[in-house]
Amino acid sequence: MFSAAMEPTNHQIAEQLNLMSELLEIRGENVFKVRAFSRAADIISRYGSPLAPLDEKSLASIPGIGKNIAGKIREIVDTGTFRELEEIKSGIPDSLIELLRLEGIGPKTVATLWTRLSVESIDDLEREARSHRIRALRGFGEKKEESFLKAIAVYREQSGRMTRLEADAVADRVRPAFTPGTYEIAGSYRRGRSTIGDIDVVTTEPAHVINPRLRSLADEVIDEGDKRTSVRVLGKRVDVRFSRPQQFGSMLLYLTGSKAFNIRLREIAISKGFKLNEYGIEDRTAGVRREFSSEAEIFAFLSMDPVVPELREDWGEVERALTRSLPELVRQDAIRGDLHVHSSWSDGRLTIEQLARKGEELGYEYIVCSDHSATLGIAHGLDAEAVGRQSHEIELANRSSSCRIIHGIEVDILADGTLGLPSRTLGDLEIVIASVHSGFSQERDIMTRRVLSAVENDHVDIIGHPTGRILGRRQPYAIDMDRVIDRARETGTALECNASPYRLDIDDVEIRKAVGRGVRIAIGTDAHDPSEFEYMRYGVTTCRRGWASGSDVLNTLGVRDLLEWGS
DNA sequence: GCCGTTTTCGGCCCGACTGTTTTCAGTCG
Repeated sequence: MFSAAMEPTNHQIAEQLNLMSELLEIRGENVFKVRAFSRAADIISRYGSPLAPLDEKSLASIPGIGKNIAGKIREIVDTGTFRELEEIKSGIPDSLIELLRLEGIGPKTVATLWTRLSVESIDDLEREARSHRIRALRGFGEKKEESFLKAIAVYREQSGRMTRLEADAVADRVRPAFTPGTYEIAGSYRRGRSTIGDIDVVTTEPAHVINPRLRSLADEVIDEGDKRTSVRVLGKRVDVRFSRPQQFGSMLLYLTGSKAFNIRLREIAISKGFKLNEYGIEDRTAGVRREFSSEAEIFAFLSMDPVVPELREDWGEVERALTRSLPELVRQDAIRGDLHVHSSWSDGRLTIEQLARKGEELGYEYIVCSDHSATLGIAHGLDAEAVGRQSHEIELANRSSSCRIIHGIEVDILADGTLGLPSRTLGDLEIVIASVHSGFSQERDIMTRRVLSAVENDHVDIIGHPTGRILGRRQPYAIDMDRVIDRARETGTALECNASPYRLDIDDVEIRKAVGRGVRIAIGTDAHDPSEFEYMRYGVTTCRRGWASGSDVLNTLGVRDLLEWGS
């Protein structure tokens, strides 16, 4: 939560509206009203600029937000909450919301359990299920009791969304069930999200072939059918949809999502007199169904440009596709170098010489060697004297390498906003990345000013992993990214998209905000080990999700232009 | 609650699977 004196972030506003949606759902309110709140929350959490300063009229002009919700947003900004939310909260225990997180339990079930058995929490539910008091309710039976207990166990064991690496591990476990070339992994995995909830697969092989294979390699079969089968692997859900080859495009489109994108596309279809589903497109009057073996045919049929999976979030891409004005996104093959790697001079594994070889192998024009500075006991950080010695070694390596090692540093932004190396030393370096590695719990305004002083430092070229998040382990620190972005534009400082799958920092939402305001993005793998250079693809995907074009991304510059930019 | 080149009222994406029912409600994606 936030103090009354401080303006709420879009994320905080969205959380309240989302809570409202869930409470209304438990109360059995009109599903469209429920959806309106949930949709508004979704839109707000991805909205490019802060809503807090906007008046009611401007808020209501945002698609998906009407007069009513606009008023509630103003209330949140002014008072920290809104009256209607407080009223409904006072009648429903907080702990009921958590019950909604259990697999197979939705608002109707929660309401029934609560009103009939006074179940208010997961612990209550477990007790009632174990003592077989649930099967006494109409519509509930033995199987439901078992599935509730199972859902509780899964919930307690699960640690939420997967990193890209964990998702790859789950995907690799199920791939052997499918014949190469006959399937595709869809869902948020295909859209390139920085974290993945579950794995979705579309296959053209029939269920009677695939189901036995899935059964043998899965840890658990959740449900099994001719059209869809769900299993659990490594504690994560894997959904498989079976499709005829001539309908593969429709099924892939449907299962890739996002949900919001699918809804938008189906609305477009309706407006043209069609019904769109995972089997094809039907003429609403004639009832004739057209089938599509590829997604491209569907987009063409709807008279829109094809939308790449990374953009499918209902974030304005549908309108742009209809007017054939989608942006040209940055591509992996336009990347000419890695802007953040570590060598054995600090905590990396490769020597300078080996970095150069690695860069040649990857076809890079350059690699920025950016070891840690020697502050705060970070493993083997470099002091001013070591930077000088490292410079000689880099010079030597560059004599015999087609990949130029650029002499950089990842210097600490200290708690007071000063940098971990003297100005003279930083002036000798070709590229300076400044990052926060300590004091994560500083108050928002202090942290923001701390990072701003690095942005304003003449020597600093790039702000490293700007929010400091570690996926699944550490929340982003409190920072006003809007102020950072605005100041970065004024000073020509780039923001990093740290491509490590444990970070992906900054993420799509901030990238779109930054490039929309003319701030360059620097993709760095932060590689400490030769295997980590391939993280570049995660960074490129994240930038594409943030609507970044080639010219928005520093890595597309040639070595000469990059050095000129950095000087 | 939101929205409107048919509409300011009456719509709101669409289908699969389970468990509990005897034809469907609830949940999920």
